[in-house]
Amino acid sequence: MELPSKYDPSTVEDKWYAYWIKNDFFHSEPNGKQPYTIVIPPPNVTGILHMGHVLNDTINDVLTRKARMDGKNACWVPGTDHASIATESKVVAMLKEKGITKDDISREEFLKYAWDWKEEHGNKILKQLRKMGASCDWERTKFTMDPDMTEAVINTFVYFYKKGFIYRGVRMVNWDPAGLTAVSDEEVVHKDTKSKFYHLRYYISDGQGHPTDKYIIVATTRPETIMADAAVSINPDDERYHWLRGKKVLIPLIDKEIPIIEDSYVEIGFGTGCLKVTPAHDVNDYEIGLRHNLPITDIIDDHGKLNDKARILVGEDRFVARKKIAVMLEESGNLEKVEDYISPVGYSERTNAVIEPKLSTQWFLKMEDLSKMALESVESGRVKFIPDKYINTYRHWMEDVHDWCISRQLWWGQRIPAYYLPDGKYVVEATKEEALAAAKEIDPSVSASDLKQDEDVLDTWFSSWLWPISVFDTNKAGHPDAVPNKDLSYYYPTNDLVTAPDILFFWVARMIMAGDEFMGKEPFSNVYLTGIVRDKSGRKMSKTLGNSPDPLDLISKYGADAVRIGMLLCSSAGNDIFYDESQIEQGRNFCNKIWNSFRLIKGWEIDEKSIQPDCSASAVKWFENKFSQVLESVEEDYSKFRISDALMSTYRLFRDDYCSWYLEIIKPEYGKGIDRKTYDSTIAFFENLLKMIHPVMPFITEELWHAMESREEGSTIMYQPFPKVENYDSGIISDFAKTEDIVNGIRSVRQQKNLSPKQPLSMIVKGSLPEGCFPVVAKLANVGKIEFSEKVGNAADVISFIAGTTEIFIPLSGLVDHDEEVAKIKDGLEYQKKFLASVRKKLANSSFVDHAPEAVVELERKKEADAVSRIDSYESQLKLLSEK
RNA sequence: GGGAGCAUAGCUCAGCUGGUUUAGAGCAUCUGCCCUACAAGCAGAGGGUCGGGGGUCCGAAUCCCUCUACUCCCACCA
Repeated sequence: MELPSKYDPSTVEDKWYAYWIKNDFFHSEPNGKQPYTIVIPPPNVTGILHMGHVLNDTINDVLTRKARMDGKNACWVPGTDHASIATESKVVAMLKEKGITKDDISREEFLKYAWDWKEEHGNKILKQLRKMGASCDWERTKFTMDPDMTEAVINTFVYFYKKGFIYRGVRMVNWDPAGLTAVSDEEVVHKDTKSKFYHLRYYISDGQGHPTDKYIIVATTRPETIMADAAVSINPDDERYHWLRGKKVLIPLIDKEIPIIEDSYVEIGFGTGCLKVTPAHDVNDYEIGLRHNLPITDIIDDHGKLNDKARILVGEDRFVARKKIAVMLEESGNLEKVEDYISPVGYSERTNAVIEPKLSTQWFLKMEDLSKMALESVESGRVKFIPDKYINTYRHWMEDVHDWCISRQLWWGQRIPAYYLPDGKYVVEATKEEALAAAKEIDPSVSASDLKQDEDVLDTWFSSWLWPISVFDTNKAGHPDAVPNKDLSYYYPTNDLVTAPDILFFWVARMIMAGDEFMGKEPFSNVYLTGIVRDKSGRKMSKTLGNSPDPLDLISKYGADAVRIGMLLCSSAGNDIFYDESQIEQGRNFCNKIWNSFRLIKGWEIDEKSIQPDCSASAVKWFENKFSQVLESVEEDYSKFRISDALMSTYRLFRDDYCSWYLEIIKPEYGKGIDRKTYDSTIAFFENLLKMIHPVMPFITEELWHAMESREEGSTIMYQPFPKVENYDSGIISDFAKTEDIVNGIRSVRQQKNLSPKQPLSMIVKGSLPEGCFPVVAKLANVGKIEFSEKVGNAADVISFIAGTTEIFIPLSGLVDHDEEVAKIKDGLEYQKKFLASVRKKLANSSFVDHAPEAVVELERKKEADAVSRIDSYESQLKLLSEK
């Protein structure tokens, strides 16, 4: 069978993925082996695969496949998140196209649409993950809104409520006027935004509600809220304004009388020193309002439009109103001036709408105790962050955490299990039946139809924080005393979590809290934080910028293995990834290299009569040792999550050591067969290399592993043991490095002198060669004749170089440029002299000799001796040349 | 405003406990090669005052201080 000269992933990948699925290779059940567990960061059910997922899930898959080959019972649990705001807004948009709004339909109808939509569009991302080769245990696929998962969430709510951790209260919350819901502090992104600073005249009232001719200037970025002002505040220490004490001012345009108050919150040096206090529309003003007992006038509705209480501009959107009121204020003479201004403005992470601080009744979870536990989990080292710099960020947050606003004014999600009695009292129970029983204790006359369930649903993260528990056992969350089921006892705690740092608080911290609370154990030991994938010029990849390639296109163009490698090559933990398609090309090229090396080996005929040549014997011996040496460092890299390093070492081992050196040495002459001994070693090496590469490149390695020989039905490389580090002799490795130096030196001479590789050379050696060196040099550098000599005859006709301390001379009669040689040798001499001087300076320093460890001093002495020897060589060569 | 991180070749990064490092890799660049595995390749070469300054030490890319640049996180300056 003739293999094509280029590897074609498209014919290979689907075949093997189907094979893996057919044989149930990804599925795990508890058994006597050591478990290795990863839960996927559940992507949004409506999401599609982007480069961030590719990075994240490739790492997840590499870790899973490596653990599997290490003999562990590996289980990677996949699933999706219902993502309440994101999904609901997609459904709302879909309905809008049909001319339907949420107001037109009931909650039940809406949810029906939502579920239909989820069935049709959801889980697409999970199918895409298969294209990447993800070895998820698909039988365990979970969705955060599966009925049993929802049950766990509700139980958790009831548990924390009864524990006294969940309360309901009126608070200033972050209102998202586009999503029409409150969002948590963590879902608000502050961005510096260009705005205007309006300086407004507030006239002093004459006491009868009429303006006097005196006024003060108040600076604000939100003139549309002046109708909601409850006071103007000055700092009590601000002498400029003491004359205002006890006075009242009039709100421009509506002439409403409001008091001057004094509060030290106001900064004397900022703005004009006069602050309009608008308790309904600003968090700080709300606090001031509480201190001074100010009335609250809420003039903005849920959609961000001015309401009746505004008295003017009723029904206008807040930003339109801002522009219009500026004109009105100018016309009325209340506008002193307008300045350009940049201020931080909060945006909703999901909808990008400007957040409106708004008073409303919401449910909160107390964070104080939970965050203390979660901080201790990390500080004690029971949970490690990779890289560990994120501990600082984490600590900072955990020490300054606010109660978690867990209610959302949405329909898509877990509905809060609070049931209201007609009198407004409420009970919290997991089911309506239990709620009724509890309600009857308050008021025996209550019937089921009197109970009204809370309209709100829970924050999405209130379900995903249970993920590492609930994917295995949906009964345990909310029931810390329950006996965990078989799966949970076996798989929990999971081992590693791979995720992006931007959800460290949203998700990672809260999973730790839930784990501590319900399991008494952290949900994972290591958190590997990947960077953000950016484009070449450093911009975050985003849909709106259009700079994010579709991973599926890349897979069909280059193959999944190439995409995986391309992403990993440039990704050290915690650093952002600068994505460039050329990295994937490099991955594709590597696939091709592996493919072609196999074609070479496959093409060899074994000649049973042929005995192993010396050069092959040394190559085999060397590669055995080299392989173990590299494997050892690869294992260390994996253990420290240095995946790109592990990959790079593997890449170089295969490309440079195996292909460029090893195969070139043992390659039989054209038309001749290969000896059995060398062939067997070569095949064994190749198989070990495939195993080593498999976690990062699952498809091509499976393909070639099967192509090597016919395997038993149902066998797979993915369950082959990862190669084990054997004892190796670093002397053999360093000897070979010297051999490489000599080969490189001769090749360099050929290059300089423009000599064809086909033209055999001879060499004269002054000094010693490592064992087995010459046969290798002879083959790779095409050296036909070797001679050992302390004296080199005709100095003018040789080109020389030094490998280690051995001098190599290549006789090239008629081709040697005398002056060039002299110059080259003088350069080398110069360099060695400088080097020697620096080493001698060190050795002459008695402090160094006295203080430095013996080994270090010994090393310097060796450097000195080598330098002396090289200088000696150069000088004798110069002498020979000058004699000419 | 507070905190953290980072700064090493054109680019992306290693360099772990200070001493085989007058600093390494991959990519890119340049030169020469279609040699019967691979031009998606082979062989060779060039490229760095380790951000600036100061300090500790026998010895600093590595530890300390300081300045500068960038990045991220947190934060209510209207």
